[in-house]
Amino acid sequence: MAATIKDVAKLANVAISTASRVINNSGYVSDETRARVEQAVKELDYTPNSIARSLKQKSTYSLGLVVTDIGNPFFSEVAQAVERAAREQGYSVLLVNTDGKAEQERDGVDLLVAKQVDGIIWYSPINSKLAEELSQRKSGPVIVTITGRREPIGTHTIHINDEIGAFEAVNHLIRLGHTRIGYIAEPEGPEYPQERLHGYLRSLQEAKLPVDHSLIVRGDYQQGGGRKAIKEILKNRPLPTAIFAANDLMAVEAIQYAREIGLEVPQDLAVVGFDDIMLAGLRGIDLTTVAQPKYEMGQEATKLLISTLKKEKASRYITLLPSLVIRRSCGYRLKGSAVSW
Amino acid sequence: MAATIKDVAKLANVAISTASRVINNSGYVSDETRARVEQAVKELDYTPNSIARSLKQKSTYSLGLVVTDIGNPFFSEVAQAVERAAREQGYSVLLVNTDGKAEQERDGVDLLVAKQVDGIIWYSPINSKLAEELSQRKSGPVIVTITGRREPIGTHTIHINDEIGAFEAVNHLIRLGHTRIGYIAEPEGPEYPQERLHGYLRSLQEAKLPVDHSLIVRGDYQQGGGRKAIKEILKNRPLPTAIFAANDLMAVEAIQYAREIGLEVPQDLAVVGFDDIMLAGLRGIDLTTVAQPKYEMGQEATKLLISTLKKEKASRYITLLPSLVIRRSCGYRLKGSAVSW
DNA sequence: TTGTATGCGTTATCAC
DNA sequence: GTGATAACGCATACAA
Repeated sequence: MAATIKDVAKLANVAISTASRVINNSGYVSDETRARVEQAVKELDYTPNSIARSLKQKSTYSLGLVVTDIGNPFFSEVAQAVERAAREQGYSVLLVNTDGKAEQERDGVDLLVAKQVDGIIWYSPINSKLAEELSQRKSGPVIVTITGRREPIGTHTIHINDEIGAFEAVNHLIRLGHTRIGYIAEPEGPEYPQERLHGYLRSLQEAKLPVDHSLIVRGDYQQGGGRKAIKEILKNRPLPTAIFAANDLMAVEAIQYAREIGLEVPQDLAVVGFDDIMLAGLRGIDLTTVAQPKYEMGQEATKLLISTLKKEKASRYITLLPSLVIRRSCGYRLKGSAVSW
Repeated sequence: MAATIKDVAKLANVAISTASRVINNSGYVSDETRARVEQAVKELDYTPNSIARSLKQKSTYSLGLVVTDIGNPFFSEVAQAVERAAREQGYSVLLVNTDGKAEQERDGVDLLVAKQVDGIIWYSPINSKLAEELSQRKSGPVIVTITGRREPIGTHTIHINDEIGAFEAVNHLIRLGHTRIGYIAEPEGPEYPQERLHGYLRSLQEAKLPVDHSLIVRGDYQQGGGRKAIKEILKNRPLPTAIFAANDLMAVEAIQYAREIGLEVPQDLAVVGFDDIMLAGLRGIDLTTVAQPKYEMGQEATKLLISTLKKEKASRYITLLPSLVIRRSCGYRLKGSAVSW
């Protein structure tokens, strides 16, 4: 059996409370007994049982991270930031993967609640009523949601302004002279924010360009989905000269497919994605894209969560802006000449 | 405050122990009182406090996952498999990122021990003495290491036979007719397994090819490192006609650099990587590589860990074989003609 | 400065 | 069938 504080106390010939004091650096303790206790700790290789400590103090110093798909490089970069920020503050993180399924989400969150996490960073609020309700509770974990929706989910949310991101992306294409711009869209349904679609539409509207609904095809955010969608879009005549995709994974597939059928990117087809995953920056891909501040998102969410736990004042609603990263997949218009790069 | 079993018992007018019985389905309980208790549970929205349960039962049903870099797609795919396998068995997973630093590793593992995880999946045994020692302990978490080293680390290990993987990769290049094959190697130092280097050397030996040490340059497994290494290697004359890299990230950079300076891949320079991260399979990259069975690795490690916890008999040393995935970055030799693809 | 005693929410071992 | 009660390992209010 692992040593307990009792063993330490016995070996050092002091009461448990005294041992506890030196271990936690709390209250008065003479140098002499402190030394004895420290010696005993060393000898027994004692590590405090934080389960017992948690039970007593009603704080586990751990937080849950709920994501759609940790295997996806986008989420894993956010997770990295969360883990780091948490560790720096002495918290550990329990990982829950939802695979985008409401049932797994519910079970996962239940588990986190049972495990008494102090807080949850929720980047997959599929069932937003659940999140809403949980964060309303007076007891239980503090909930911080990360979302592209404009309306906050729960009481503490990190909002990424997807609408503006999409708007800027499409504006960029319009400034380059494109007028027929296809959109590989986010999936339909209440569990998916539709802000990127809104941004796309607003951009066309403000430029007084017509909206051709057959140029908008729903994707699934997954590998394989971009390919299906672009095929559908390219059935239209005249062909669109540009494509905006709701995420990079689908955008990259669109580029690949276009090249397979003999279209040059960006000369024949300009492509802009969303997310800025590592892949987007590689030579040979060079995808222009709306960069989400992944590291910041994870970091800000964690900071907000922990400062709330510590009851420091902290903003409850933080908006982060994505930014357009221009690479070679959309070319640029030289004055008086054709689109090139 | 959240409801406790005490509240449930009170509301249902039974003793705590009775409430506990129905909640855990243990021991005899009349249908009538069972119903009353269940009603109370529902009414109070009671969730058992698993911290208290853990303290009593000395089992937390959670396990630690220690990785070098969760932001790296390679590790995140392994993590995904671990999370899934764990959840399916009722375990949750605590994530620890080491950033490849021995100190963070030690702190992280200490934390996991303090949090009383039942087991640790350790895919970053930088300090293998630490792992060795921890897994020797009679008490404390069960340790399962994942490693490319031939010698087991600790008592339970998932071994990926990197040596054979590298051997096969280089053999493939040799069969294609290459005789000057550069190697962007794993970093030096005791914390890095050198099995890939061994495989590379053995392959040359068995083919009776000379080993030119100026064609072997250490990389760092990171972004940026592949570029530096390939530059170094390409200073040699005559130029090598093929490059093997210890991971895909570096291999991809090698391809990029080669193209920048006007070398065609694979015609002028064949390239083979190691890992098979998602990126490798993309059109435009098409990297031939040694595929690590990422999903299997995570799954097998988790299974081994949990079955050990349940004291079922289970193999303590599992070897997994990587497999060569042939894509376009190394070309192929047509009989009687030049290397092409 | 140190020790005693209580309780955190459970489970499990007893009696009844 | 059911109900007291001890214990898990620790922190802490209070006494000494």
